[in-house]
Amino acid sequence: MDPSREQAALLQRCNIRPTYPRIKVLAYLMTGRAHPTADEIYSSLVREIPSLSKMTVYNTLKLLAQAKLIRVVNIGDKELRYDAIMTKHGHFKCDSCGVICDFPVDSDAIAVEGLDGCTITEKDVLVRGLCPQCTGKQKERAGKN
Amino acid sequence: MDPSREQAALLQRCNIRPTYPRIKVLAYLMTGRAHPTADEIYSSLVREIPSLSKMTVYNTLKLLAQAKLIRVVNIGDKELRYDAIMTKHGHFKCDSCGVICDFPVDSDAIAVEGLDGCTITEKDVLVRGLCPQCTGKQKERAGKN
DNA sequence: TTCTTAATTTGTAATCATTATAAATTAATT
DNA sequence: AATTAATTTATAATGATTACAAATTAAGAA
Repeated sequence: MDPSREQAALLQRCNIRPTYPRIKVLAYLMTGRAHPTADEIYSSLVREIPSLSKMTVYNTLKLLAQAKLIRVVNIGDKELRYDAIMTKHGHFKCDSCGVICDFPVDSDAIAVEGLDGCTITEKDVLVRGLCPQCTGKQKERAGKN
Repeated sequence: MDPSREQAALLQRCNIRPTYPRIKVLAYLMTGRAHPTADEIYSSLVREIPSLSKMTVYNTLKLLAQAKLIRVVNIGDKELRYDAIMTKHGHFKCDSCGVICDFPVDSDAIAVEGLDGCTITEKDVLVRGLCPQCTGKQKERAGKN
């Protein structure tokens, strides 16, 4: 069959029954796709699984996030994005072209004085600005003025 | 009159015509209110300004944010929050009671290797977990089991 | 002041990601 | 095969935000 055994095993290990849609959603996220929205995941997978419902995608994403197999990325747009890369990293979003990219961040090194007594379960770093290409275009335009 | 002159002057300086609703929205945010939603701002101000429309609140918040008089805070909930404290700080949200608090963060000190060539306009640090009180309650409960 | 024009505010309707709900389907167990 | 529980599906509801156009207000000129 196809090599989704890895995903099935991961789900098993988290006590999530490895159904076909769940395996496919997890596999989709683990194979190079960076930060898709629920809708993008649905649209891609429905070609392969015509009966797929968007609710299943949402349910699955919630399960996977609870099991910490994936991460929910809130870039500040109205839709959430999902990410199977679980190593520590921050997210950069270009305000011009919309590209999102990861960058390494040692979140443990971020000092959070003033949160004494708090239990910290998650630390996110979000950066916005212009990607190198859009920065270049902007400079070009500025030069012409 | 009332001491909203400060807000009026701030708006003037940003080339935003200091209309009554705008002054009031800015004053609301600057007087101790931490991270209200657009709806909270509207609900409070409509008592004083019965003709106020929610659209005006949204429009004003957008203007103020563009002028960098306030900050848009996306804590990961579906509604946005707004903040007039413009010194560098991160946001902590308690996943149990929902309280949001600021903490100092030197965002310049956060290394963002891998973003060479990018123009960075904004850096946000978001922390989630349990506040001291909710941490206490959880420990108590764990002890009883 | 009065007229003219532009900016602002307002109310209503539309948008759209996500959630709620319950019926239909599938899988697991007896 | 029968029973039960879990999962998936379709449809409708929710709710923050935006779009839009009419109504109001303010600013500047005559």
